[in-house]
Amino acid sequence: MTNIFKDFTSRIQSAVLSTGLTARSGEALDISRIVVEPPRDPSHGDLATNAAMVLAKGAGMKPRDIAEKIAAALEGDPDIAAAEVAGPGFINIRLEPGFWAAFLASVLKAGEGYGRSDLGGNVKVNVEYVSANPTGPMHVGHCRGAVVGDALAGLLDFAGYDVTREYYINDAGSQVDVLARSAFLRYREALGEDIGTIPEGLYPGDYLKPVGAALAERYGEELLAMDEADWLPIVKDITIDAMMEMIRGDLAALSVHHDVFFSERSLVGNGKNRVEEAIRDLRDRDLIYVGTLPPPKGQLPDDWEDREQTLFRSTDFGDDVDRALLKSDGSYTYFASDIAYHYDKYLRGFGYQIDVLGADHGGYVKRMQAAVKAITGGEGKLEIKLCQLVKLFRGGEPVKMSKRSGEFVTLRDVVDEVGVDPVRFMMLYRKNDAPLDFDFQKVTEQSRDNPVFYVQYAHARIASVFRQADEAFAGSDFGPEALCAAPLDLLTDEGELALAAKIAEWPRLVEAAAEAQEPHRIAFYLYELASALHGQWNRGKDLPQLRFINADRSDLTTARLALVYCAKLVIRAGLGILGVGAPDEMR
RNA sequence: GGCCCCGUAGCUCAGCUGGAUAGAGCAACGGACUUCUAAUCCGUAGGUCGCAGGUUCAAAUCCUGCCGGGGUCGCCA
Repeated sequence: MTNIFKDFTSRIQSAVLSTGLTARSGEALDISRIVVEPPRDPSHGDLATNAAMVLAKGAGMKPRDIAEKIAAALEGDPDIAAAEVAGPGFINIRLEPGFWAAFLASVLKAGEGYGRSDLGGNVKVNVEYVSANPTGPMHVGHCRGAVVGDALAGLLDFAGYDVTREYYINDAGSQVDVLARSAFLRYREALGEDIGTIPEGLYPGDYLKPVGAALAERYGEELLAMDEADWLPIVKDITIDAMMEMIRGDLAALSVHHDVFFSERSLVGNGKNRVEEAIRDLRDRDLIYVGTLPPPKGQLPDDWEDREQTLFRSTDFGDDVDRALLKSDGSYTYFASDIAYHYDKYLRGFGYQIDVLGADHGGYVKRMQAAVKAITGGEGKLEIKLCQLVKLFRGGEPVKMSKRSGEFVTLRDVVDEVGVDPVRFMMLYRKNDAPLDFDFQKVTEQSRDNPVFYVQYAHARIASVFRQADEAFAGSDFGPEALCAAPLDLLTDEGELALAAKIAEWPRLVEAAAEAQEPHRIAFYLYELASALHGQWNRGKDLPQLRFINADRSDLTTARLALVYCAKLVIRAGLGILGVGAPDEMR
């Protein structure tokens, strides 16, 4: 058991049962609310539990009285040096020094797998993120969702879920027609025509020039002779492919990876029509009707008029109003095809789905969750993580962006200027529902103070210690296998034990972060762990006997190398979840 | 106006799903480099957790109402 908090929770539950305490009703006590956590103040010991306080009411006793009984029962545990009652009824537990040696040995044995959890029970989960429209290169706005989604997927994978990372390509709406027309203009330009300024409503960006050139190369003047109805599908296909090619390149630059790129157009075709299926299904459940919606409260839109619409009863599932499925021209709304898409995911075996979206989609959460609940008969679960906007600054000044003029900061610009690791870590060093100010100047200029380097430096520093150890003890073996045999009971310094305790929090943190779906917790934890490592390192300056390497003590050195090796395992695993590199040396 | 998110140290933010005396970083001040890389560390100072009620052994955390900031609001994608 490498998760000491789970381990001791069950030990304490056993201890409670052994006291023979019962509820006032005579029934057994509810021990499920008992938690074991690291105490906020290290002087309180290694572990703390609220057991007595959560049991007090049911047992009809004072918390401190119960605590005394439980503490007494715990004294029998050979790993517990002391169990003291404190404050309103906490039980503070101090562990035997030998416990940490055994714990570290189990970490070494677990190796790379330390911290992995079976929390997810191998349940299939589909994480959809990025899903930028295929109408141009990715811009910074996509950056945060991409990184958060990628890290969340990594986290859930580490916590034992069967994760599929998915990208939804919106290649069916009218926007891709606009895209095709924009590309067609560039095609004419490539054939030598003077196209003047790009008309309002079309995509003006230069990135379509190569597409136009490619079209000219391939078709010559052939397309010019066609009606739009004939050239549009051809140009559309080619342009979307080109855009996706570009986007995949952008994602690769940010080291973001997807398992599935799902095309909206593929919902219909090859003898199937998911949209119709979904609508039919909802109709069968009597969840569709034709009616009018009440106007929004407060200020009425200028052009408001009552209109009959085909509506989905999303209010039956917690939404604020019912939502339209058909446009007035009879075609499906975006919402309708999105229902079909989530339905398709469900049919592919994903009862558990997560969408990572920008905060501007906030109004979309309830209706989509309602739809998933409805169409899966309550069996499917959709969670939506909203990422707040990223505001760009340069030296304190806001960076202006205009999508219409085609002048926006691309994701590629950011990565090129700042680097992948700092970008990713910065995006993850914040809760996803808090806004984020991203200042190029700060991130680059103050890169030495950037938390990502602090964490990476800890990893590199440990690697350096091993290089030094190999020199100091030429011919010795400090490989993982050898470290398993290290005399870990020589680790008695408080800083060393504090580092071990920090390492011990890892499995607990992984599970908490996965349950909350909050990858940022990993980033903050890594910072704390790095801090514990740097702190212990520096204590060696005043007290040379505390240095990791003691040239005349190979046994002690081996034990300490084993300790920092455990820290290195965790940092590597954590940075791996975040998709950030773990270098062996800083440059 | 409805819905969603945010409000914690001068600044940027954590706060482990209700626990003990609310924590980091930056900025300020004072220290530590003949060192296993000082890209580091140690110390000092800094708070009415937006405001007011409520829930209970216990609230920054949960509930209600305000105040302030952002997002969004019938067929767009």
